[in-house]
Amino acid sequence: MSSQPGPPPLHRKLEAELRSRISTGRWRAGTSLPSEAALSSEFGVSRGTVRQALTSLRDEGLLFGGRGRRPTVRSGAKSQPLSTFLPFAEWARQENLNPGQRTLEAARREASAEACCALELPDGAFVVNILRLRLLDGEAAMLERSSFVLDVGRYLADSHAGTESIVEFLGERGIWLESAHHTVDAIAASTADAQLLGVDIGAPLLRERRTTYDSGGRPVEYSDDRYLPTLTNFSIENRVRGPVPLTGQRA
Amino acid sequence: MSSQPGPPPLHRKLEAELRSRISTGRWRAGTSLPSEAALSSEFGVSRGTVRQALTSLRDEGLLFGGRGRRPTVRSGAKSQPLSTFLPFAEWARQENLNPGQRTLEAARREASAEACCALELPDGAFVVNILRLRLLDGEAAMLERSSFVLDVGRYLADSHAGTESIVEFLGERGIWLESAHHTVDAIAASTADAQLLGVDIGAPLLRERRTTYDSGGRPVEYSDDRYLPTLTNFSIENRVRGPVPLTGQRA
DNA sequence: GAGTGGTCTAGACCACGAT
DNA sequence: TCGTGGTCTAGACCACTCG
Repeated sequence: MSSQPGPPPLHRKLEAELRSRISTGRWRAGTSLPSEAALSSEFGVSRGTVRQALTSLRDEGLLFGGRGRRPTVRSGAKSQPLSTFLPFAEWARQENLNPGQRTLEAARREASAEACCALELPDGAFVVNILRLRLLDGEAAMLERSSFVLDVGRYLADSHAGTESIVEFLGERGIWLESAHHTVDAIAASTADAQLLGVDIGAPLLRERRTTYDSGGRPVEYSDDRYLPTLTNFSIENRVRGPVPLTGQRA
Repeated sequence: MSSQPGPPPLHRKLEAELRSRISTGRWRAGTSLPSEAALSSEFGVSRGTVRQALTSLRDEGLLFGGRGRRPTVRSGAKSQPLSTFLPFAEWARQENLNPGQRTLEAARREASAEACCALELPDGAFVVNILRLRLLDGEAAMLERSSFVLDVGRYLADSHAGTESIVEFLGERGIWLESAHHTVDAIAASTADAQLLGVDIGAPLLRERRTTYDSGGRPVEYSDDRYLPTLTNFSIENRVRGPVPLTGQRA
């Protein structure tokens, strides 16, 4: 049986503390942070731990600066973490919007070809399909078509109705979702999409197709989510990395 | 004057070696890698260095597995890196497509309100606007509307015409682009979009708005890129991280 | 219980930016 | 020249998985 994840490690708590100093405005945009050595001694942790925390903040785009330069708060940094690809309800709350939902369908069905492929199931295997309309401040914002493998879906087929966060709901039952792969594109609203989201047929929708994996690396959910692009978008950071030639590696 | 980035560090070369063992099929999907300790001794580096390399591969979704489990090659792992948000031409080549382009306009203009905001310029400031149609195997695939701050744009206003990679072109002139922030949504094709991309007005397009920063953290480019969603999409990995309560941090 | 990865420490050297 | 962050090492302890 899986157990609860333990208490947050040191570097995660430090990360949270630093993040809050930025979001509360104690460290404003353009401010240089104390050096890594100074943070080490202030918090009584090693420099390695400080660097783990700073790396996360850099990945989120809150900080920039490199060798020889102190880490600096990016101007235009979001005061809310707004980290990429949070679950819908969490994301909504961080944006100060009120998440809501209506479950339109929850049933055991034959998996679609796409779902079979993503979930590594044989053709014609059964899954639990859940169709949910997600709301922001009471307005339709996203249509979520999820397929769960049976041994996970069986928890959802009935009693999930009122549940806001499926991730938490499953966590309480010993299933820990760990990672996800997302593919993002745009698609014209189908007849059904249009009716449920309240837009014209053919209107542009932002589509996210997602495969979620449990802690054992097994795919457990495949989902096709269609967002109204006027209400929602995705935010991503990256850093440019030069290519590494594969020259005579390993003698 | 900025100098060239030095030779790749050890952990990057190790990362490249491991990646190639996966992409060449030497380590197939489902295979468990040697333990971190074994990799340490095989390559004669410390465990910390091995972990730096493995972290990158995990972030790309090539590996999974955690405490107590050996790192394992994800099934369905792309043999090509297909890392998120590469420059267009590099991305195309990794997909075995032939990138092309036509520069439709390059001129010094007053910046749009959006560009001013992203580039942190005063209202009415001037920028160099470049409009490029990007092709895949000769077919229109993306429309790129970039605005560069003047001291970068001046390199581009004339002689860039044949340049495939603006990043490399600027690097040769001492300007190193370091990081970028992306916002992704969907939008209906405007009249101009439709004509240039060869689709109907109102057709759904995948839009990426990008702000690119140089190594000093200064925004140097703002771009609005519109992709044909049939030819292109974005691929993103993430890992679920529990929230960290901010309880009495720091005495 | 043995093996493994996650975390954390302490220290070192170097490349780079600022002065 | 000096301070800084990037890299790398060596070693330790613990939580977790697996047989």
